[in-house]
Amino acid sequence: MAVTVRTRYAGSPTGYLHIGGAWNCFFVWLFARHHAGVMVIRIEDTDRARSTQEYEQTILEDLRWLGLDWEEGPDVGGPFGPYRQTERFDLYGRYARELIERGGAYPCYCTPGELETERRRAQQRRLPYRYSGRCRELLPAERAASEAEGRRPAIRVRIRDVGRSIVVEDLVRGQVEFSPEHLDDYIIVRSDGSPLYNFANVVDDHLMEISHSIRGAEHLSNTPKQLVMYEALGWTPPLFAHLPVILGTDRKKLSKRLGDTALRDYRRQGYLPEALRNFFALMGWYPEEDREMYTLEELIAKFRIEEIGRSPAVFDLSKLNWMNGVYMRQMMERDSYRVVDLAVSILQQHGLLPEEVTEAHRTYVARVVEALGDRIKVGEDVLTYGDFFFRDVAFDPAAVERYLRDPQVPALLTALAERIESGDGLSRQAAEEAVRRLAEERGMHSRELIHPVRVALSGKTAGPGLFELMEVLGRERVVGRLRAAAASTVV
RNA sequence: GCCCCCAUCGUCUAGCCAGGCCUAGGACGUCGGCCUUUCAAGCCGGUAACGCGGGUUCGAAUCCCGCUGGGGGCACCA
Repeated sequence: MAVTVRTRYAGSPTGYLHIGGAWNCFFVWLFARHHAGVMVIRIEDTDRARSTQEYEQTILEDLRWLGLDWEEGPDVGGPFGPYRQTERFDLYGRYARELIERGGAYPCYCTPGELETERRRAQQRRLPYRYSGRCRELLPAERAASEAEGRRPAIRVRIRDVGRSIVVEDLVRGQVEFSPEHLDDYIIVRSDGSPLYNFANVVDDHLMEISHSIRGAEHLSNTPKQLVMYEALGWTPPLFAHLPVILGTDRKKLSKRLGDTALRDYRRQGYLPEALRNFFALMGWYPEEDREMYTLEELIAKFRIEEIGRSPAVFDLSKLNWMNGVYMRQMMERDSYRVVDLAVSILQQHGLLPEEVTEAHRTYVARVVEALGDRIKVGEDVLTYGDFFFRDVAFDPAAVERYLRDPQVPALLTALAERIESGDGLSRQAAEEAVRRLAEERGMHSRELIHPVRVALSGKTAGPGLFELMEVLGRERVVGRLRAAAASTVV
C-alpha cells in the first residue's frame, strides 16, 4: 500500500513565524522528505482581524531562509489551490450547508453577548461552561422569527449527540480517548459566514488530500471535534501526529507575544539556518544516542515520526549558541566567503557599512573576520568583538579602569606610537617586534604592555590577538588611537 | 474548575515498548586544569537525574495503581 504522503504546514499570518512554528514546520518537512511525499504550505488567515499580507510574506521568506521548500503553497500554486483560506470561503460555505443537511450541524442565533452572559453565569456558580443548547432544536418558525429580527446565525456542530467516546489514533501519542460529555457543540462558522479554524482545517485537509496531519500538541484537544465533522461528512480523516509543545525558559509555551521568539530575530542576529535545523532536530527527537551533529541528508534519512518524544521541550538557547559556533567554525574553514557575507550584512544593519559594498570593503571585512576567527559564534559577534574595526573606540569602563590607570601608561603608549610611526607599514611581525622590544627595554613583562595597548586600540579586554588586530587596523589608526588614549588618560 | 497530555542531570536527551547488560550513557551549561598577550576555540578532568508512595517480580528507571508536579486545551483565536 504505497500511499502518497501529503503533508502540510498550516501557518497563520498573525505575526512573524516563531521558533515553535519553524520547528513544527521543519518536522513536517522532514516527514514529507523522508517519505518522498508532497509538502504543502497553507495559509490559515480566517482570522481577518489579525492576519496580514505582510506577515504571510515574512513567514514564507523565513521558511525559505531556513532551507525548507514546498511543492504546493500560496506562492507556488498547485493542483489543490487556492492555498489561502480566505480565498476558499465558498468551499466552507458549501460544506457547512452539507453538514447541516446531514444533521451534523445547526444554525445558532445566540449573539456573542448572550453567550457571554451564559458563560459568566456558569463561572459564578463555578460550573464548567457549556452552551445552553438553546438553538439545538429550533423549529422552522422560530428560525424565521430570529431571521426576521435581523439575526444572522452562526453554525454549530452537533457534538453532544455523539453517544460514545471518541478515540484519536495519534502517531506519536498512541490512542487518546475523549468522552463526549466533556465536549460541546462548537461554533464552526461565524455569523458573518467566515469559518473557524477547526472547520476550515477539516475541509482543507480533506480537499487537499492531506494524508498526515502533523501539528502541535495544543491541537490534540481539538482533534475529537474535528473527527466528529469528518464522520458527519462521510470523510476519512488523515492520520494525526501531535508534536510536543516547545516551552520557553519560563516553562511556558513559546508565543509571539513573548518577543525574541521570532525566527527572524535569530536570522538578524546572524544564526545559521543549518545550525538551527540541526538544533531543531534535537528537540523532541534524537536521531542517534551519542551524536549531536547531522547533515540534512542524514536527518531526512533517519527521521521517524514514531520516535518523537511526548513531553514538552524547553528551548535551550545556550545549546543553540554552541551549535551555531560549531557550524560557524566549519563554515570559516570551508566557505569563509559566507561568513564574510554574513558579517557584511550585520555591519550594514548597524550602519557600519554602506548599502553598496565595494570589493575593498569586502576585502577589509574578510581580514577582520580572519582576525576574529572562532570568536564568531553568531554573526553579531563581529560587533561584540570587532566593532572598533569599523568605528571609533567605545571604551569599556572596566577595561579602562584595569589597564589604563597606571600613571606610566600614557608615556608607554606614546613611546610605542612613535616607534610604529617611524617604521614603514605595520605587519603583524612588525607590530609584535615593536611591542615586545619596548617591553623588554623597559624591563617589563610583555603582557604588561599588551593589555593597555589592546584597551587603547579596541576599548575591550577581549578580542583577537593584539598583533593581528594592529595589522588589520593599520599603522595610521594604531598610532592615532595610541596617542588619543595617552592624551585622555593623562587627565 | 473541567478535559487531555507529560514526568531520567539546570537544559536537550539515550535507556522504557520486548524488566537484569544501568554502581543510568551522550551533549549543552557549569566548575577546575592545560594551552595562552586577553577573550574565544581546543584538550583533560569534575559536577549533576530515574519526582514521591504503594504494588507485581528472584530482580523495576523500565510493568500496574495512586499522589504530586509540569504543560496544553476548554472562544463567533489559530
